[in-house]
Amino acid sequence: MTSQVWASSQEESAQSAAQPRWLDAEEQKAWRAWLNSSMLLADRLDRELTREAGIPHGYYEILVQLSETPGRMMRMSELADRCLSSRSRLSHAVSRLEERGWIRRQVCESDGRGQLAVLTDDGFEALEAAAPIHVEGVRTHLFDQLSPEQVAAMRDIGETLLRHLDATPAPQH
Amino acid sequence: MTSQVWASSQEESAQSAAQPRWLDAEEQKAWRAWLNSSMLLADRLDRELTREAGIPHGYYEILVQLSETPGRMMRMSELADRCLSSRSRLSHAVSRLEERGWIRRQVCESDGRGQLAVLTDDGFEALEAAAPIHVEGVRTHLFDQLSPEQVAAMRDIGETLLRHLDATPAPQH
DNA sequence: GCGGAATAGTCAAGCCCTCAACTACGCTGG
DNA sequence: CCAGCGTAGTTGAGGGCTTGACTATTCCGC
Repeated sequence: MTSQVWASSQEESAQSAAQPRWLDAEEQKAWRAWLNSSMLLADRLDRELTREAGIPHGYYEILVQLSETPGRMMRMSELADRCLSSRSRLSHAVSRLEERGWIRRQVCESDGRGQLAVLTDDGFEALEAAAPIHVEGVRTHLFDQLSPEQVAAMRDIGETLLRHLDATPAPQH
Repeated sequence: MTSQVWASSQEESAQSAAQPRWLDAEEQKAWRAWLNSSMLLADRLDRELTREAGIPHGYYEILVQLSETPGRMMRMSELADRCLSSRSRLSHAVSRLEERGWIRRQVCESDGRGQLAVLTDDGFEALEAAAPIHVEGVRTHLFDQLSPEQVAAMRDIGETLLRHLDATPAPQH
């Protein structure tokens, strides 16, 4: 509580760059609770999945998206969007999954620039093996901890934030 | 919605490894809204801070923790815990902040094994410059979007999850 | 149909993080 | 008082991610 940089002029309520709209103590607690819990939960789930199934959560996400698609294939760009991933990152990740034999690339017939990522049978089996581990983690660390009201609020908050973030242009990806 | 791996035996409610407790459609939506919103928000704040202040959010976190401490210094381990960071990661990060002249290391007198990370005046100035940018991002992308009730619920959910995660032993860090 | 702009995807360099040693110091029991 | 163990922190190797440049293809206007 000593020498906080925002302890200067707390009584302001001006706009943006002029006078920062500092967070009060309650807001800080809310923000930290949200940030820390989301970081720790994501980290925990990723570690458990990596340890017990040998699949990092990011890779798991890719497999899930492909498995839910007709033909179990998808354009690289769309896959990147759905996985909240940059194209470069997805390209690297798919290369590594290709080495594991879980995905193969296929040129897109309707667009010569495009590539399709296709989930292989081996990839589907790997996903089937990993899914119970992941879902158990989400149950244990999330749904088992929250009341139905909290779950509803969590969804509501998440969707509210997503609407804003989707509508606001990020510098780039 | 095609060929989902968890479409097999939905009617079970047995325990853990035996029969997975799959998520129903509502739970999936809640989970994805929470996961995606927290990932996107963290990413957005990190990018804005990096772009406009030249400080990644992880480094900012370190500076904040030190600035709030009497003497603006802290043991490496405690700093790592507060930043939700591994010791190795913090050690690397402090080395890089040392190169920027924002932190210096100092041996701990009461424990010859220990090191203190000390925030320099330059580091404090860098934090002062970055803080308004960060707080404006948190306002814009979080608090401006949510009602007071949503903020209260967010904090409640976050604290509930943190209690569980802190109480549950993670394999290791 | 042709030239320029936009789009799809990949690649390389550099940074950051993780994992697993490793050093150094402190603590405790015999 | 020292052997062994636990703790604090660092380091290096290896791999993932980001940025920005690059190639290939398609779209669009004239």
